[in-house]
Amino acid sequence: MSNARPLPSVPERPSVDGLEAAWLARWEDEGVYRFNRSATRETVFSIDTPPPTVSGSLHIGHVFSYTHTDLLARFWRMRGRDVFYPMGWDDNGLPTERRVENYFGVRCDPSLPYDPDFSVPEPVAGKVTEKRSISRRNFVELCQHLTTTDEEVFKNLWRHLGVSIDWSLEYATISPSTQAISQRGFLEMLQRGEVYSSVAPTLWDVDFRTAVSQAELEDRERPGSYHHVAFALEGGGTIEIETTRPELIPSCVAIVTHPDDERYRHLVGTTAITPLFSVPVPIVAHELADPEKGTGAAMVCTFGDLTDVTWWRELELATRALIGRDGRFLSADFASEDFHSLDPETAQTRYDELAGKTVNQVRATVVDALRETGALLGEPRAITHPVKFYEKGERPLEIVTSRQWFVATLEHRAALLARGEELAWHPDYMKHRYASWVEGLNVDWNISRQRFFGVPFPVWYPLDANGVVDYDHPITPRVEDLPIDPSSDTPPGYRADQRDQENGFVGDPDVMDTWATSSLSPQIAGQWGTDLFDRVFPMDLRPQGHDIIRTWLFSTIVRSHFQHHCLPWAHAAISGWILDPDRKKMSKSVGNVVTPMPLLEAHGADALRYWAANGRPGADTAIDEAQMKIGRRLAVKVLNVTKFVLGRLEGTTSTDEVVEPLDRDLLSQLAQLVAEVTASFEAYDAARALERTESFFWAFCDDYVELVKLRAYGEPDLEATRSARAALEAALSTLTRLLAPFIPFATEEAWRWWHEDSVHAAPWPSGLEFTHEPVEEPGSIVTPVAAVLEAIRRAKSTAKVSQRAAIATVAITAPSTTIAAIAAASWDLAAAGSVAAFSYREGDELEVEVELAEV
RNA sequence: GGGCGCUUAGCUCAGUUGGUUAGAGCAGCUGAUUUACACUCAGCAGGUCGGGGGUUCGAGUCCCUCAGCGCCCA
Repeated sequence: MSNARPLPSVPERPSVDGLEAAWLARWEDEGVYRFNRSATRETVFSIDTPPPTVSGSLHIGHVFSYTHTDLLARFWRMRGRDVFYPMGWDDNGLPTERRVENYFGVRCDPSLPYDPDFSVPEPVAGKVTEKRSISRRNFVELCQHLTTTDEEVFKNLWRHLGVSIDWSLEYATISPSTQAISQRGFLEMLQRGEVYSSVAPTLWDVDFRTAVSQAELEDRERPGSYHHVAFALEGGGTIEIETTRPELIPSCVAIVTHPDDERYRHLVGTTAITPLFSVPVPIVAHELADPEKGTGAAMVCTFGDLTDVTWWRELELATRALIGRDGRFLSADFASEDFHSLDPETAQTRYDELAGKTVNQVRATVVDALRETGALLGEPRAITHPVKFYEKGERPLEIVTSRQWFVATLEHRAALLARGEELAWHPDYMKHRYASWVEGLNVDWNISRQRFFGVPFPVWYPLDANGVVDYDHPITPRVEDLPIDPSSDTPPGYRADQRDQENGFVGDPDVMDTWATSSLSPQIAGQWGTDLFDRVFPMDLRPQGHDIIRTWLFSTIVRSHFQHHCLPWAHAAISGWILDPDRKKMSKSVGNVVTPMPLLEAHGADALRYWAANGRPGADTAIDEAQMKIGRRLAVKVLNVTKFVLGRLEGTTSTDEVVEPLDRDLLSQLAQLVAEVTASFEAYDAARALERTESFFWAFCDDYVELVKLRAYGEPDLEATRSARAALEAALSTLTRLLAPFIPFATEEAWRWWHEDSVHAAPWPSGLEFTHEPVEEPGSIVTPVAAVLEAIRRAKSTAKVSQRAAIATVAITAPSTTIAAIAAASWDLAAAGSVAAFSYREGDELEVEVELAEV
């Protein structure tokens, strides 16, 4: 290996401070991270990183996971791949709406007309009591305004951290081009029959007044009560059930028991009568009825929970929907076909008392009535049980029946599971998260949201002569017209004044779920529909946290599976959680969330990256400022050792000149290191790559450099001098490049002292660059020589004298080959340890006796 | 209830397919002192590898079991 290089220019006192500002600007100017737009798929390494939601706050977790991604990006770039590393912002959706509502003190009222003179209000301080109502379009404009400002704050962090993103590829999930892609994706699914609209059970948040998908659910432990209730049997006698939701008795449609339950087998197929309302309901059998739970018989309602939905669907039960979108009970006719109560008059009187009331009010009234009529057996028994909530909501979810768009995931469950197997997971065990989620799916993916700041469904519906909406024949736009907004755009073949008129049309009022768009991040980032897409898709890598496996990772696989019949990426690298310094999970409610900027300013980007890079794939990692300080020290050391080595170099060297056994062995060991570090990176284990490189680097500085220090100062024509210099140069070059992904600022600074071009565009070391004659067994020389050096140091340290103190003799006992190795390096040892004389004796094991010189 | 992961020095973590006397960094202690580097260097000390059982010539590593912590799914 030889280096053509400019004369080194090294500052008097190198420092890591201020490197970020200098190099960020220069990288941008030089386009170091710019994607080669003419690259073809074989040479590309493409990364689909989940765009963060800028409405959230910056979190140290962002530093952690995006550093992991960047390490891989930098490695593959140096390996010669054309790295496609775009970045986007996920702005659409509820989090942004809420932030805008609170920040500006406004609320969206879609019935209001657009106000073209509306100006951006001043941010409100503190809690808002009265929110100002504004039109949908004004509201959306405010959302766009605020996210644009928020994006700058986020972008500043990634840049400061040195994430090697190509910023010319920046995208946002609410931009017109994204909306066009999202709408096209929807229309193609519609064409293939993968989405359908239907009036169906829908998870509903009564406060947000919007549908919620299964992925947005979370269980929370809540107090409740088991109510033991008797239902009369048609043929006489009773059957007893236990329920936590007695208020749903009016919407009861069946009683279910386990098919193997001996207690009830004879009743299956017969009919029970609901208490209070006297509605006949069938007694049915289903595997999901738990004989251990309560009495073993359960009431099925429309709908108490998702199991009710399963029973309703699989057992083809009746529908008696009574809870409205506002969480209050709707009116109902108990004499009608839907109920045909055996005592409609009493039932109606009882129910009229309930209509219009909230769930809690109805429960109290029903329990009282049950008690009065004797249907309640014993008193309610207090329990704690998991209740389903919208992850951002405050009241338990209800299941209402409404018209929504669904993606048909359930029928493709087996294929989606197979996709999970096909994907390479890092770490591998994370694939279980995906599998158990897919196995547990029990409703199709609801993508309708009754909100505002999102991508509209690109469909209209015809109205018939009576003004009734025909949902079965949606009108779709031409692809070239996308993006469209059905609330303001007119469908092909209609006039604008036919909106909401008989024989006219109506626009779909909803927007798509955030995930319905962000599940297309490979298509958005890759500019689906242009030639770029085929150059980068399917992507190589999806890095992300394990908390979004069921949402982002899953939905992205669904879309790619449908649209392209393949995985969206070959590899998924899953980051762990960030824990606070006391190893507690960070959360807003605990108040232990750490923001990254102060740490970044205190320790520097390289230091934070070093800390992050030490986190093993998938492993939870605690914030550790001590670790950041070590990273900073490493960065400083790189500058200093580079300064030292460059001070020894005159002209260029070649590894052909590496002839001294010690030097040859160093390079042989280094070639081994390169192989190991490369393998670790290829296995997506950057932490291991760092650990190996770092420990080699420190040993290089503390032992090898100390040993050859004086020899490298020798006469430039001497073979031994040239050997040391060539080995130092090759080692420095190699180690700097191995460290470059981890500490990009310090390595770049040091590298540019003696190179024209960026270290980040330099080729990754291969080990094949070394042209010296390799030693047979790497380490066979360096290791015993280092052991002798250690013994010399120990003797001086024990004697509490300076490391520069003179040594009279070093007596070495060792096998003959070891003696040969040490003897060959005796000049270096003598120089490094101030040793006057060596003596050698053959023996089985290496023993070193050190005799200090008389003072 | 089903599943996954973790438990190694005071702390944070390595420890590949079983193979000498279990490693590193930090912290601690003892020293060195104009050095490429005080954001330095050297040395020392510190561990029944969560408990128990098994397989093996040999177990931190493989098997069984128990416990604790964390997470996922239901």
